[in-house]
Parts: sequence; structure tokens; C-alpha cells
Amino acid sequence: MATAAAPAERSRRVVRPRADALRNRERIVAAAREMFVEFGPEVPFDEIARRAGVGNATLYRHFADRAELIREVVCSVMDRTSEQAELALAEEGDAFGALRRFVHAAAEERIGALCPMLSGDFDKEHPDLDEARDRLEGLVEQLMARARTAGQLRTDVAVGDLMVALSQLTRPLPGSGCVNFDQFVHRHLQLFLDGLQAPARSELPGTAATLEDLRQKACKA
Amino acid sequence: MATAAAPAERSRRVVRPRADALRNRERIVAAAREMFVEFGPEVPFDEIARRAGVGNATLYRHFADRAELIREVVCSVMDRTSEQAELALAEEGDAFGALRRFVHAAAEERIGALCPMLSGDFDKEHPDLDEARDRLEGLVEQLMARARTAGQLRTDVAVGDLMVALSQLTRPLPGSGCVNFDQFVHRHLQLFLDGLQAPARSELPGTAATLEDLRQKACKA
DNA sequence: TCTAAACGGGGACGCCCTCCCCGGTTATTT
DNA sequence: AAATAACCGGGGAGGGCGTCCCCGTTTAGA
Repeated sequence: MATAAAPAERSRRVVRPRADALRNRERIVAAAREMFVEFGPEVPFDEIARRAGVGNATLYRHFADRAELIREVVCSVMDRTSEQAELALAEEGDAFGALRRFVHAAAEERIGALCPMLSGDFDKEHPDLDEARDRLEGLVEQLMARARTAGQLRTDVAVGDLMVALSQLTRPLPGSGCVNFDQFVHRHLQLFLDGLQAPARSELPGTAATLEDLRQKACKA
Repeated sequence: MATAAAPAERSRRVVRPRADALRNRERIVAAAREMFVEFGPEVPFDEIARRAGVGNATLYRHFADRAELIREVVCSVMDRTSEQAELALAEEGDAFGALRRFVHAAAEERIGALCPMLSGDFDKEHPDLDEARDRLEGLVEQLMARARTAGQLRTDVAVGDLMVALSQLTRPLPGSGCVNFDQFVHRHLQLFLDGLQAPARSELPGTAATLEDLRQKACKA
């Protein structure tokens, strides 16, 4: 019995994680996301642990250092955002309407919280990160391509333009979160989206960029 | 001799500031502005002093605490931005063109650096601050009113919308400044401005707000 | 019921920021 | 031009805070 290796045993690797351990890990990531959004990536680990309802030791047991936790949160947010993009692609008939829906949904996922994480000690080369970024970029590219093909999106913008502006506009104000700041965010996103519509009302300076360009530029800086 | 009070003595107050002291003060404010833009309001005083080319003691001699230095920098940036607004009002013929010119000029003044300063210990009630804010708001209101009257600006936006979005879009990425991030900023501002143009391409959620509303909301939070 | 993995919180270590002190330097006065 | 006093600069002590470990206790899993 005790040594009966079930067929599922292989998927458990060498040691199996306990059920509450997995649950705690998820709670930590969720709490970290909230704290990062509200106070930035420098928030003390102990505070994150308190928010998650676990001891600080548990946090250090799951994540070796801050960079690892940040990466986990970043990937998590990107994945959630990708899911929103897929929903928008699947459920929305109008091409530009899908883009609008995605943008507002991404704001709700607090994608702007990712911005402060691009600083400091943060391994931008991790494969998990590349995968999450590529997936998200591909989906957003699809959304934009459809709108562009439909003649609803101006032709001089790229994924990088949308994602950077989206991140910036949804970035939380540091310190105490403004009560109804969300309301403003969606107004600004709406205005920005109006600016993205075809026909273009002005000529843009510079050139469009992909997320890959941004990553390289960020590293180079 | 030593006690001979010259006629000009009255204008010198009790003690007269030395020439190099005044120069150092200006250099400190300028350096602080750069450092705040690049690293946020939590940047160490010693670093600011180093950038300014003065000793740290000189910095503490001129500013009692961090809040005082931050306030000085904030007022300085607002004043510079107000000057840009006046120039745009005076020199630009087209109403919306003046607005565009102001927005891009404000970005160059790094007005987005003000955002992180709204957090933490920061006396939002100081008269100098109120004065600078009122002046700037009045000028921007003029710019927007002219464009609105000319039928070039959508009617469902107010000063608060423009200033908050402007601050958000020009906020620097923390950590190492991205080399050609400026190029992106101006692209996004241009897109946002296109969304501000009349006729409105979509309906905005929520309601417009003035800077006064923002201040109260920020305090309330 | 038994075993061991996982948990939790208290506390020491170490870092960094703040602020003061004092010898040297520079602007101003006669 | 010399004297004087205000100002400057760098080094270092003090203090707060975040990180990380240790060990008694709890709880999932068999």
C-alpha cells in the first residue's frame, strides 16, 4: 500500500508537494500581485506574507529571492492577460471592438503593475518570461491585425505602442491607491483607443516597435 | 565699522545669503529633479548631493527635510510647465496646435516625474503648491477652452483628464532610464491627442474632473 | 494512529539612510 | 590686499528596517 506506486506517481516527480503547500504558493502569488500593484516591487516580504495569511518563512521556502517571486507574478499577470485576449478574439464580432474589450480587460488585470518590475534585479532572460511574452504579443498582434485589415486601425502603430501605453496609463499611483482612479484609467484608455482608430489624425514621430525591441532596448539601457 | 549698518543693509534682511550659496541651492534643485525623474522620490539625499556636485551637509543646510525639497522641485516643474503653456498660448495660431505643442513641451519638462511625489509624506496643502497648481490649471484650461470653442476638442474632457493622462504617459520607467524611451512618449502623446480631437469617436465612461477634484480625491484615499 | 513535511513567528545579522561635527575654503569687508 | 566670518565638504556615528534562519508546533497523507 504505502509503496504501491500508482500510475500517476511519475507525474509527482521525486517528491510530491503537499496540497496545502500548493495552495499557499498560489495565495502568496496573488497577495504579491496585489501588493506590487499598490506599493511597487520594493514592498517588504513580510508584508506580502501577512497579506497572504502565511508566515514569512513559508514565503522564503517557496521563492529563493525577490527576483523569483517577481518573475512568477509577472508571468501570472501576462497569462491572465493572454486569456483575456483569447476571449476577446473568440467572442467579439467587431475587430476594433475586440481590441477595445481587450484593452479594458487588461487594465482590470492590472497589467500596469508590471512596469515597476522592469527595474532592478530582474532576470529578463528567463524562458518562462519569454514564453509568456511571446504568447501575449502574438495574441495582441492578432487583435491588431484584424482591426487593421478591417480598416479600423491606423497602420502606423505596432504591438509595442499599445502595450507600453497600456502599461503606462494603468500604472497605479504610488502610495495610497486613489479611490476611484480606475474610472480615470478607463477614460484615458478610451481616449487612447480613439486615437488608434483609422483614419489617422496626425503623423506619429519615431517608429513602431515590437515587444522584442522593447526588451532589447531595456536591457541595453 | 563692523557695526556700520549700510543703507542697503535692510534689503539684506538679518543675514545676507552668499552668492555661491544661492547658486548651490539652484544646482541642488536641478539635480533633485533629474534624480527624482530617474529613480523616484526615494532616492538617497547623498546621491542628489553628489549629482549636484556639493556635499551632503550643504543639502541638509538648505532643505530641512525631504518633503521640503520635493515641494521645491514640484513647484519648479509646474512653473516651467506653466511657462510652456504661456508660450503655446502666445505663439501658436491654431488652437489645437497650441494644445499639441504644450503637451509635448510638458513632456520635455518631465512633468510625469511629479506623479511619484504625490505619495508619502508630502504636504499637499502648502500655499506655494496651491499657487503653482492653480496657475497651471488656469493656463491649461485656457488652452483647452480655445480648442473647444474652435470645435477642435471633444467636449467631454476636462483639465484633469489631460493632466493625469499626460503625467501617466510621461512617467519614467524606474531603474535605468530606457535610452530612447522619449521617442515612445511622444508617439503616445500624439495618439492620445488624436483621441482628444473632435468629433468624439466613442463615449467616455465616468465624468470629467478638475485638478481640484483630483487633489481632494488623492487626500481622501 | 503514525510519520514527516510544512508551517509560523520571534529574533539576530547586516545594510543603507539620515544627520552631525569640524577642519578647510571661498566670498565679502575695510 | 589682508582679515573675518559664513559656507562648504567629507567622514563617521546613530538608528530604522528588511532579510533570513531556527526550532517548537501543526497538519496533511497513508
